[in-house]
Amino acid sequence: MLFFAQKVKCEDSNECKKPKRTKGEIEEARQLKIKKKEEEEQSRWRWWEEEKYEDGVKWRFLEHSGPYFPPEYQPLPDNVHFYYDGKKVKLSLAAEEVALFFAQMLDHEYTTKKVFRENFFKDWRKEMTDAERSLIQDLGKCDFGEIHAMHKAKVEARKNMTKEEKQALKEANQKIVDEFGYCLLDHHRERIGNFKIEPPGLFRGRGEHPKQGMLKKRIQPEDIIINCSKEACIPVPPAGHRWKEVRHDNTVTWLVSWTENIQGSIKYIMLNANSKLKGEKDWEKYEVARKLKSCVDNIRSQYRSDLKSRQMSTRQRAVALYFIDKLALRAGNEKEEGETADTVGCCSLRVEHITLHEQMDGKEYVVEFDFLGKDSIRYYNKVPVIKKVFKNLKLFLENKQPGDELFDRLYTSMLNKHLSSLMPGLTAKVFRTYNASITLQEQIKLITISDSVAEKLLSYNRANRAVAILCNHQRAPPKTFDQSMATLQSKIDARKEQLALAKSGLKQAKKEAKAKGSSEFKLQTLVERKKAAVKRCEEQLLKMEIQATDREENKQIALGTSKLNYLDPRISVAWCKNMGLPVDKIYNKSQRDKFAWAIDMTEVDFEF
DNA sequence: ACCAGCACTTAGGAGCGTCCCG
DNA sequence: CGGGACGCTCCTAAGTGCTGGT
Repeated sequence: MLFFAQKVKCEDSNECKKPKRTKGEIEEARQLKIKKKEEEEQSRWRWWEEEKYEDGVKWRFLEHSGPYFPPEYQPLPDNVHFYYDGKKVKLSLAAEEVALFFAQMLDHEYTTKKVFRENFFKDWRKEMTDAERSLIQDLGKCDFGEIHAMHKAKVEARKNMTKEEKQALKEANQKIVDEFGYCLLDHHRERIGNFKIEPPGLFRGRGEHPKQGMLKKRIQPEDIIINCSKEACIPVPPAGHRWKEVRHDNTVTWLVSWTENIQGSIKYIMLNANSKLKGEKDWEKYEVARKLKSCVDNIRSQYRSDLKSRQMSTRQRAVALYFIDKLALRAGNEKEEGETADTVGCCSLRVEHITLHEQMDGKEYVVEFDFLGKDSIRYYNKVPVIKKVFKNLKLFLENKQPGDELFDRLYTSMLNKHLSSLMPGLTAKVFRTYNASITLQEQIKLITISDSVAEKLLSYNRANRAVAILCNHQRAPPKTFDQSMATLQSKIDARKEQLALAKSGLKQAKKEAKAKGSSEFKLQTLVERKKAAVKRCEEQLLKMEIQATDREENKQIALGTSKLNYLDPRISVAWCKNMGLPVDKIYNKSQRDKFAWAIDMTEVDFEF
């Protein structure tokens, strides 16, 4: 417990820096924060110490305030106009609202794309009156300039709000969170993840999405299904409205749902990641992955021998499993053509996505992958594979066109059915979790306890990064990346100069001390001071150099996704305990909340 | 036995608040 | 104390995988 008390102090550092406070006030504030922390700790639901519910039951009591709706559309002021073909046109309310959606996005690349413009224009015309529709026939003749300018001015004004205005806004938002942001679940107050209904707007798909630009309609209370206990107070719909349905289904975790008009899929309001419902599921996920650890050797030898099967579908399954295991590819469910961007996973790979090289870069049997995966993120990799896999791939490619399926006799459902027969609960995605977590554990085992804190954290981040690379978690390089790297480098250079200066100063002082005899007290302390200065300088330089390395290596890699979804938090918590580091060196507040179960239960000797 | 529908996890980017430096 | 960099939260799209109805 002492271990965590330390951490409380660290978080208060900003309180301590405020200079004008008296010592007493600082102490008071500190105590208050510690007290708040303790209270939070006290009120935290330690669900992981409780017995689990019977299968399928997610809760026994559920009460909430329903969803929070976005504000109604505010018509344009009279001095802001829309022009068609150079002439002022006063639009109907519905058409005007949709025009504003487009005008707001004019600075975005989306609005230059053909598909986006066409989809938008088609849906916009549906919102127009007959008269508007017969007039407005060409998007190119539409002038949204004034509306766009108005929007930009609004954004600017929001930025320039006074402190008081910002404070008032913050308080108003807090009030909304207080009212709608929490629910009561089995006697415990739990935070809701997304309690706000998604506002209307233009659909922004990722990649080359065929539906980009379509109108995402405003959700009405009449579209909403409420889920809560029979005994609970049913949330009140906005005045003059009613819910589509109120149901009492305790086999699901959602509080509110509605059907979205772009894909026709269902959207949900669910609990926050720090809730029991989410936490328990997360814990379970890692337990399944740990179970895989104990039988992965058998499974591997099985799929290796399946590579020789007489059955084509078995051989395809074996190769797919080899990829999923070795490369942490996603399963790759079939997708409806024309409904989404053209992306693939393992089972849906096409001939055009791989190239075989008998020899490449001095290696034998290399498979070159190049395809768009989830979120249209490119997966590019050149991987040496075992001969049997290579020969099989060659066979699968025979007599096929680029657009044909590589694994034409394989579906994720078959694959998962097979996997679950090998181990209960085993599916394709478990391999990602397993390989991610085991990689982290192996890598951070190599970190030496005698390293400095900064070095330990760099090594930890590197291990995290290895996982992110495995899972292909990318990000767009920050817009200011090159510039901020240059700034950091010049700081490093400046520090180097300073260090050289400090060193020569120390030398000088030593010389003088020697000349005048070591008995001279003043000179001795001067030497000591200079020594300390050199040391401090060296430490700061090292820290900056580590930071530079870390940042450079992280340019296009996103660490958050693997940290949040793939790495068993108990591995990291145990490592922190071993290294004598507080967990908040690696987890921020919301991550600590999400992983509270792991932080609480993990012992030093935890093994994934 | 199949598959559409449903429930839930995983994902990157936008935007906002905070911190740090000059 | 103003401005830029950065980290965090919010947002919602895009996956996975199960199931229940036919």
